[in-house]
Amino acid sequence: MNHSNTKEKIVNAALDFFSQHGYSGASIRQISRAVGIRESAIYNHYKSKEEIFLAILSSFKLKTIGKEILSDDLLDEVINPDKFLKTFAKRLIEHWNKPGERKFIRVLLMEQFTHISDKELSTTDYLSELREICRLIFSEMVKTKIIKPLDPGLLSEEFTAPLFLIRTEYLSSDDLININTVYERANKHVEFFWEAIRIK
Amino acid sequence: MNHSNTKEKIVNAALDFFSQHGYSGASIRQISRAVGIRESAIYNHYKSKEEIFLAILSSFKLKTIGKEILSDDLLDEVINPDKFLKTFAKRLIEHWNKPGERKFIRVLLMEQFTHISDKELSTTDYLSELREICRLIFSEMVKTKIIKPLDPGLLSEEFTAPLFLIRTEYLSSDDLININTVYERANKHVEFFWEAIRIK
DNA sequence: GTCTATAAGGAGATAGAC
DNA sequence: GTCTATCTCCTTATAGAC
Repeated sequence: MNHSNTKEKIVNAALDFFSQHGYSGASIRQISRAVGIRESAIYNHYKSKEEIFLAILSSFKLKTIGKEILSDDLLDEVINPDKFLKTFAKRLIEHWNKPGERKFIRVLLMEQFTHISDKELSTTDYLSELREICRLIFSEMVKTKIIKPLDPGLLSEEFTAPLFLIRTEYLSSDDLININTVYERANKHVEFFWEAIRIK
Repeated sequence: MNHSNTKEKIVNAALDFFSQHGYSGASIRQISRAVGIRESAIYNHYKSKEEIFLAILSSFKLKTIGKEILSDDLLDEVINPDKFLKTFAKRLIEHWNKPGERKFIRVLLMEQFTHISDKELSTTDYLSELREICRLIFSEMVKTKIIKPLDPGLLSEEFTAPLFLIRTEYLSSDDLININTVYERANKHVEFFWEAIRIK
């Protein structure tokens, strides 16, 4: 039995290096050094560099954004869409700002074109669950006539797209000062968006 | 005198490989093979791999998007904002869809976090000129009271952000079939946006 | 499960002939 | 301006001792 969890340390270190230098820019050497073992010891846990990458991918695929940011108390507030959307956007930014998520988005943006082991790694996939949730929410809002009768799919795009661009744009700098700028821009977007869809 | 333009061939091939495999995933070996010369011959034109990368960067930095998509006849149509915005968005998508531009955006997304030679390579920089142009346009529209009195900076963000996300999302597949989807999504966005800012 | 040792090849880059 | 030959270092990965 191993209680030091080397396997977990490896994927953590790998995510660090992949997100900083890209998949091919990161080496087993660096990763093993960060973990505190020799290169060869890595292969006791993963049979190749590619397998480490795939392990990271599947660990993030298991995470579901819905349960994380859509609590029951928030859903109760759909009748108050203005406040609801602001809170929803805030939680989304918070979610995307978690260190692991930041690193993963960086890897996603970097490796979406490189086809490592023919595995799909697309922004569309990454955003699909969020988009589906938003579609359902806006669909409900249209039904209850608290917003204009617009296509929920379009509304979902218009709501999420600027938020995602804001997030990715401030992803390069590691300083946490910028996070306030992110929240400000997100808030202004939600205000604009709400004015665009509300029934006056 | 060399009339076969090897230097140009090198940056072209390099852009191909960089955009497909990333900077560190592409090798001088591959590039030289694509050009049709030996590795060592590369160094007759560029003193390092990094220098090739910087040559690509500066060639794209010289390009100005304004002159390319903002013709005089289009500017005359600002009094007809609905049509103007649609044409503007269409030209923007066309511009971003040119093979060289597609490749460059891919490199931009891939290498924005890797700090090759400490050179800044950010989405913000890439979009800054476009955003400035949009700010001026919307500022003018607000002044002439054909749209609501909203912050031109915010309008610029709201107009361009979804367009850029649409573009980057369909950047992985090389098939030209998707370009119609891009145009459709862009058009729907412009319609939504126009309804949000027009004075009824 | 980690170590040392080592394989086998690819990387970027240089020297010098033509 | 391109070639062959070569250097040095780094890469992923394996074999086998402990």
